[in-house]
Amino acid sequence: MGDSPAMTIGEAARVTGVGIHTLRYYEKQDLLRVPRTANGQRRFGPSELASVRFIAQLRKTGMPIGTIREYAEMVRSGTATADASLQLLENHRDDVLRHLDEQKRYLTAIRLKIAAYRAEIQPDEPAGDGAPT
Amino acid sequence: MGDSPAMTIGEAARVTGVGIHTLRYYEKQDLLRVPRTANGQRRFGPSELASVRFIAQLRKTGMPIGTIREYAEMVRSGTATADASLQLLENHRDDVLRHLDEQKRYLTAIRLKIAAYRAEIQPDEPAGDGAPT
DNA sequence: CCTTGACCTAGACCGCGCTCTAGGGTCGAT
DNA sequence: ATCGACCCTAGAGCGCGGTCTAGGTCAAGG
Repeated sequence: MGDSPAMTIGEAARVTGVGIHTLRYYEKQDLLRVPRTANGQRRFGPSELASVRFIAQLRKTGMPIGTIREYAEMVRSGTATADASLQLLENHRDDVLRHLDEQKRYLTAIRLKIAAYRAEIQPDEPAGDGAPT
Repeated sequence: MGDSPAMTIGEAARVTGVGIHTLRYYEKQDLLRVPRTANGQRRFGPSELASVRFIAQLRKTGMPIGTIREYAEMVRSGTATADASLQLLENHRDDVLRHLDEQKRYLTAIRLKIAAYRAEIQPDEPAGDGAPT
């Protein structure tokens, strides 16, 4: 049990946290290729699990399905397109970086709003709970 | 021209970057109340513009429409619910903070992947372009 | 007078990313 | 042999957040 080298889709869902339906969907979208047993059941080995986990990360950082598919295709075609896939990943890193900066800016704006708000509704300043401002 | 104290929806869209359809949609969703001229046209004054801009920030930091509506309602009901609206904003600040941390973690994972990839496809190390790794 | 352009409403439609259903197969234990 | 827990496919449905269309009003300029 655990990462033994060929899990069913249910086990893969449990260990990756991705959801059976979603795993099948990702395969149908060609983000992922999963080997089958003689009677057609999917078997997730370590490399498939690694793919799933990486795809999940790309998704959580906002990469659209279509772009992940492009990436997956390039990775599959091997060294011929290695530069391109690296490039894609670097672009995504930069996107994430920009997103982070943007979020930080919004965060300070929200904090200012909170501070203004607080000042407005209770001009005196009790101790507070130590939470970040 | 610019922020003169009552712009049409088109002008408001231009200066806030929000889009006419979206502005109307936000109003319909009750995130926003906009005064009208005698013949029914919306007029965005400075305070409406400020609302729009803040709503846009909340959206960009991932707050769902429904939550923004709650916030707007509390703000409208004035001091009676000031604590609650402040609370909501603070919760959101914490959500954004968590999101930021998460994204940072994913970012380092992506960077690792890039580094591994690079090592794999070109074991020698030319100068590079000075971009962040 | 009539065109042009910007505005109005109600409501249809869309893209994305899942998420679930229907209908069916397989396998191991009782 | 039949039950239960799993698996399969194809395709429908959903939640969200817009985005657009149709059909109409109004005001200014030529």
